[in-house]
Amino acid sequence: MNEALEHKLKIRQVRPTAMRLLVLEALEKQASAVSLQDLESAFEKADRITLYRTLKTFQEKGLVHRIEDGTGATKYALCEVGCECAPEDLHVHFHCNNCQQTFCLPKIGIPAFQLPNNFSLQEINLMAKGICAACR
Amino acid sequence: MNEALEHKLKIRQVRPTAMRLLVLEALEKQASAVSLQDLESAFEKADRITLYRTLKTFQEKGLVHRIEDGTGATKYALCEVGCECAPEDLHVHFHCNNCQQTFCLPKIGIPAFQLPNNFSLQEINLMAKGICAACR
DNA sequence: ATAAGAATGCAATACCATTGCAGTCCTGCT
DNA sequence: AGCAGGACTGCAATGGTATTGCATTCTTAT
Repeated sequence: MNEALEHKLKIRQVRPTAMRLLVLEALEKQASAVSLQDLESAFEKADRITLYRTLKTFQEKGLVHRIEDGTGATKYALCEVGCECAPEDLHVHFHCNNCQQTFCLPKIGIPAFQLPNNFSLQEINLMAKGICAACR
Repeated sequence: MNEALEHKLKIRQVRPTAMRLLVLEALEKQASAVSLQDLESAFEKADRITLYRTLKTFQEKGLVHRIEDGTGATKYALCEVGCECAPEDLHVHFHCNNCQQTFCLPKIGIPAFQLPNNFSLQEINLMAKGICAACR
């Protein structure tokens, strides 16, 4: 049905099933990162496990990245075009302690810093927490 | 038994019980952050719940801070003297993807960055992941 | 010495992530 | 079009961590 969505899946070797298109569409509509529970309540008819595996597939194929915001539940957000989930691609995430939403802040790169000798960097994750603009 | 440890607890309004002194001593000996499981295997005789509540108390009183390193299990590490767990006090944590240990890197402050308008900051957490010096 | 409150230990619960398996759907090939 | 193989989906079940309830024990202040 939606050519653009199908294309996004195909170029990443993900077969565009109805379920996946729906999930992808839902992710694109969201300003904030979604948890498995969020998806589950958005699609009452779909199975929790299927949604879980859909997100896992998306993650493995580089469509979304996982965010651990410390609430206990993992959240997922769409990767930017060209995102390889390498340190230099990553950005800051902001978790609102009031509404519990987690946002990607792609315009803010993570500032560089120096690791101790012989430590090698593979991933990096900067979680900021506080109150978002909508909750003030 | 150990005056210095007792003092550390008392000045933070934590009653220095035997259990707490043992846990505090164990934390001081550790170079890396400890999980509940780590403590549990270090003190086979102690109850998991008691250790959990001990850590929770320590956290509430500002003795330790929690670290979510993305492994699913929360880890805890001693706060520095004067640490209020406010953004400017926090430092980088490093998680080794090989040995699964999580280290505090207190000498590296988190570089400042700009949040969007009307976002207010309360906490901040920078998790770096890779391979530590001992595992290379 | 005693009463109040704190700390401990056992049991039970809740929640999230993950896997196994069987049925269904899709795709490519003949 | 028919068929075989693989991918996807849904249900059930499992594992692990965090958390709470409650009764008992310990500590402290009067």
